[in-house]
Amino acid sequence: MKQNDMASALLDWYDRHARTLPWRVSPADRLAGVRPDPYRVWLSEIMLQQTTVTTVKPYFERFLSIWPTVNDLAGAQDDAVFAEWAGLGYYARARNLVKCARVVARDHGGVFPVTSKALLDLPGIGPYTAAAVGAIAFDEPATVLDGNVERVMSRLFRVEMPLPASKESLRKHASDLTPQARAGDYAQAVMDLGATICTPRSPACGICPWSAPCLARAAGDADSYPRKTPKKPKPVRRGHVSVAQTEMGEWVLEKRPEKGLLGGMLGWPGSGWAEGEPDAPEQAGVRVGQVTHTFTHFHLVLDVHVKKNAKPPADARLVAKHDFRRSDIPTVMRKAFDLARASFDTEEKVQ
DNA sequence: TAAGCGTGGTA
DNA sequence: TTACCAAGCTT
Repeated sequence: MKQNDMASALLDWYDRHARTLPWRVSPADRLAGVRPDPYRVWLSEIMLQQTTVTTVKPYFERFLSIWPTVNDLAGAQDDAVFAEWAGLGYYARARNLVKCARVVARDHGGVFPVTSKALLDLPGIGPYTAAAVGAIAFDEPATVLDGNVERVMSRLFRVEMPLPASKESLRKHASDLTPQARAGDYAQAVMDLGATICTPRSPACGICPWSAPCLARAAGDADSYPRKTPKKPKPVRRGHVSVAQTEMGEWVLEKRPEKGLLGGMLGWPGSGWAEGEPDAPEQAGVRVGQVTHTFTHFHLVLDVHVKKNAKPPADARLVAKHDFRRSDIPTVMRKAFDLARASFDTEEKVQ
């Protein structure tokens, strides 16, 4: 099958099966020549990095309702953005999101650059996101290479070299297939194909528009691609946190350092989480149990302590009971809170 | 180049 | 229960 025919076959499939998504222009509007809003495309692509569509949807809707334009987001308070991002993970994305919005507002007059090359200079925008925004928002025939496309290409061409070493080879295959016309639709189509047909497990080769040219399909071993180099085992780390209230009933939180794990987010004070952390000191309060949480590169076992009438350190962030939202803190901190809250008089609803 | 960086869903 | 996986970027 010729490369052009493959692109056409995929676009035909996309025209029939494209999913409706909040950041996507409807098929009818697309036919009428409506272009997507670059701000929405960018915001969705940042949120979708290593994150599923289902998880992103409510966050995207909420961000858009609070900050409808890039200029609105540029004028937001950092902490407000972090609070809304809480639970979505990879918090460096939230820090770079605000940075990027401010660069666009200040240096580009509130208008996103229109080429993937220029987009690549913005904070938080790497090769994938630059290509995706360039293609989807501006119809630039840029090649998107995400996990989906890597999987599709590795199967189409039955690439034996394992990822990540094979990445540039996969990029070449993807680039050769990328058409000049309908670049935005094609980019979304090839990713949709990976997300819905050419899935990691049990791919639906029988209904795939690229079944005919696919070498792995012919060999019957599509599910064994892409080859991957084995991952290192995750170590177990331990630590403790202290969920404390002041005499006034305020929660004693702290703002974590900007860099590193959960950077910039609110959390409960406690130990570090390196190996060989010391036991919790007396002042941490009464131990009520432990929670577990798995990060990208380690498992965490966290002892949870509670303390009433605590005297907060000078750098604490005191949050009044009625101002505290459980949803404003990262998931591991929510777990600690859920365990600790039973020890407090929290009859009131806490979101 | 490799490590650091979250979370929720799935088999 | 454990391990893998998802529209990656930064240092």
